[in-house]
Amino acid sequence: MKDTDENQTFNPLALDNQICFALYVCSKEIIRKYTPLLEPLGLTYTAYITLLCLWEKDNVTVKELGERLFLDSGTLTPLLKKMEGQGLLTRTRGGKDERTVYIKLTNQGKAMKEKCSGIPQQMMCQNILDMKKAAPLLQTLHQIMNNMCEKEE
Amino acid sequence: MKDTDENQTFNPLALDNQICFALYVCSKEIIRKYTPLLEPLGLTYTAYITLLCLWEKDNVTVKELGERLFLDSGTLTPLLKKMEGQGLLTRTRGGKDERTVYIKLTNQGKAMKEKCSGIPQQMMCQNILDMKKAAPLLQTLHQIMNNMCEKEE
DNA sequence: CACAATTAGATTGTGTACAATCTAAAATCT
DNA sequence: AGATTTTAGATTGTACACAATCTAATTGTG
Repeated sequence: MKDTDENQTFNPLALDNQICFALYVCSKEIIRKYTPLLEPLGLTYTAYITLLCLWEKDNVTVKELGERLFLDSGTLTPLLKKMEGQGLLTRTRGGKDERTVYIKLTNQGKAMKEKCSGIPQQMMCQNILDMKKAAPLLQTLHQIMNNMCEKEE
Repeated sequence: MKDTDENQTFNPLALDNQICFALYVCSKEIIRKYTPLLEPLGLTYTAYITLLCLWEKDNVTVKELGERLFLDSGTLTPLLKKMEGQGLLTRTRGGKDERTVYIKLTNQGKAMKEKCSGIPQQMMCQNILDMKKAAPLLQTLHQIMNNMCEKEE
């Protein structure tokens, strides 16, 4: 008997077997679905997750924000400057340590929370994923995030 | 009895509950892990997935490539031009239809497959995800990709 | 056949991302 | 205290992504 069937096991270079590519596509495409919901509010996706972060904990340093959002100063600095210009937050050099910059939501930035409150619901309606799979997916992704941080340095 | 516990069910605006954010972070961070493996070969991650795609099916149009990679001409045109400059592929205007451009691997582009053959293995070694979860994750992500295409237009 | 609509790819403009580098301000060392 | 190292953000340069627009070719329609 030939082992043709057994040879056809798993091709590690097949596009359909690439977890990273699948993550990359899903991420991009879901962000694209957010865009029309965020645009009327003058927000980009990056600005949106920054606000999510600040609504949970305000008055944080750029460093803290970067750790939580997995973004570095090269991305955050221009973003935060733009959001400051939009009146969503303030950037102030810290008291004790003159190097740190504290990010604080303005009233307008806080008020944006109500304007965004419908967005998760609107995204759910798009039936991107059946609900049963959401929790295990989230759990697996958080596990990946944790595994990756540990070996960061 | 107060219902404080029950109120604390699910906050849809919590960063840790955002599937999209988790996908976005995992995607970015895993791509970052690919970078040091690809850089010695002169490849970026986008070039790498383009090659994965072409190794499976060569001599395709930019449109076909874009559909499979979920990328549009605005991203592909400069990428393919650069890869052409590297001698990995050729871009030729099609015979019947003068609008289409066919992408064909050069021998060097084909030979790159061997040089990349160790990459999946090297990525696995980083213990980004325990093996048991890989298959269900991939399956869920492909389901998301399918759900998204259906409603594309 | 002429004209409108569609299509493939290229171009332009905006917005990320991140590595690498820079600057100034701590923190650490001797 | 003075020198070295580290750290927080900012800056620079490169590489995506994608919406919107453009051009040229093809298709569809009357």
